[in-house]
Amino acid sequence: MTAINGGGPIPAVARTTRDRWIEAGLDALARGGPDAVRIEALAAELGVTKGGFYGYFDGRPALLTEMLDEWERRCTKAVIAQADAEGGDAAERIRRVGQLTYSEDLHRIDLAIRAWAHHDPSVAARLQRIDNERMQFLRTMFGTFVTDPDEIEARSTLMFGLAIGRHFVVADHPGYTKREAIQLAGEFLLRP
Amino acid sequence: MTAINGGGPIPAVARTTRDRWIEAGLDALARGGPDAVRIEALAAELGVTKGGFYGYFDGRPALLTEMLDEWERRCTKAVIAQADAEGGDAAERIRRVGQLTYSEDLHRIDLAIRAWAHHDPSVAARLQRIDNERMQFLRTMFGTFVTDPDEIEARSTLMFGLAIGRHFVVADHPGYTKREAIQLAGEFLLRP
DNA sequence: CCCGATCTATACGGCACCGTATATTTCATC
DNA sequence: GATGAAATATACGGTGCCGTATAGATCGGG
Repeated sequence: MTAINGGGPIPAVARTTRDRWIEAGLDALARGGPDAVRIEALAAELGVTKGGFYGYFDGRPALLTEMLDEWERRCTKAVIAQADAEGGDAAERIRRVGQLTYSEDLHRIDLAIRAWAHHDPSVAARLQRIDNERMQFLRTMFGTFVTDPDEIEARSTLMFGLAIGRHFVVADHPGYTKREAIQLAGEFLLRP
Repeated sequence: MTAINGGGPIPAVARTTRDRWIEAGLDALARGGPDAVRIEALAAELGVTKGGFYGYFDGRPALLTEMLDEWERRCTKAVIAQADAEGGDAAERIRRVGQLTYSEDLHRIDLAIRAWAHHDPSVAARLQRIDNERMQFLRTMFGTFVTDPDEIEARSTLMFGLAIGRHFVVADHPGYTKREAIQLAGEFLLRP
């Protein structure tokens, strides 16, 4: 869609191109799921033909694997960045998890991968690692003002369920905007 | 996978066959998403060729539409059945929403459709109708023991998010089974 | 027992995609 | 500026699927 290459001649040693395939793949994944990741379609989007693809990757499955690698890398980086963000108390840090931990792009990829995981165990295994990290963070944060372990687990589970579920639930909230309703739900979990 | 036709000769007036295509389609949808709904694959699964398909349906999109119709019918029927189930207090009825409102089959279809809705507005519109019904039920139930409207909305949103999100989150719950963790979360929302 | 209606199998052309092979372009270096 | 390595374009065969056309099978009713 967007002409990534500005129209200039492509240098013979275009080492960025490998990453571009992955980037385009993640883009297609976010928009249409794993089945939308088609080599020739990505090539058209990149303004090239698939000729060079097989010099970089050992076929379509290899691209999918490397896409997941890249996604995993970004997620863990995002988790660390957010954990290191030293702003405010636990409640404030939890709020960030649900709202802007992910860039919009990364969020769409995340949702596509969650659906993907339903019929691909290897993807599910990767997702599990990521989710465990996030849940652990939530438990730690809730642990700063909740003592009962059961309640920590309950609140963490609910917060994570809200963060993910809100993207898969399309109900209206009469009298509220969607944002307001999510906010009310989040604050309900954060009250002492 | 399962031989639906027991092996006997198929009567010339096999009026059930139409429903079988839809059923097989929903099955494929549940297992692999909308892209897995392929006419020839369904035919093989049904033990026939695609020859008869185009006598029943006006192409693949028509099948997808009718699959959604059927799903919508089942969902509303399930909602009504569950609303009419006259057992117990509000809390008890809410518990049923999260746990056994859907048969396992219907639940898998539900999840596939939620992912599908992300890149198909018409599917999203249908899903919205279903979700609104469920949310309204939750609001009514929570309204029996919660007075603050904001809190009703918060609890309903969280309960729905939990019901859906739990299928898209694959985190472990150290010290708890997944079932226990979900249960703790649900009960947290149900306490006065 | 034959007949027509109805469902099904087979055959076909077309399309989109995969992966490979080979030619062509582009640039860094000498 | 010629040369060779690297990236890309082009061309090809193969596969899986769609949708259509046509022939064959199966049954109820005359």
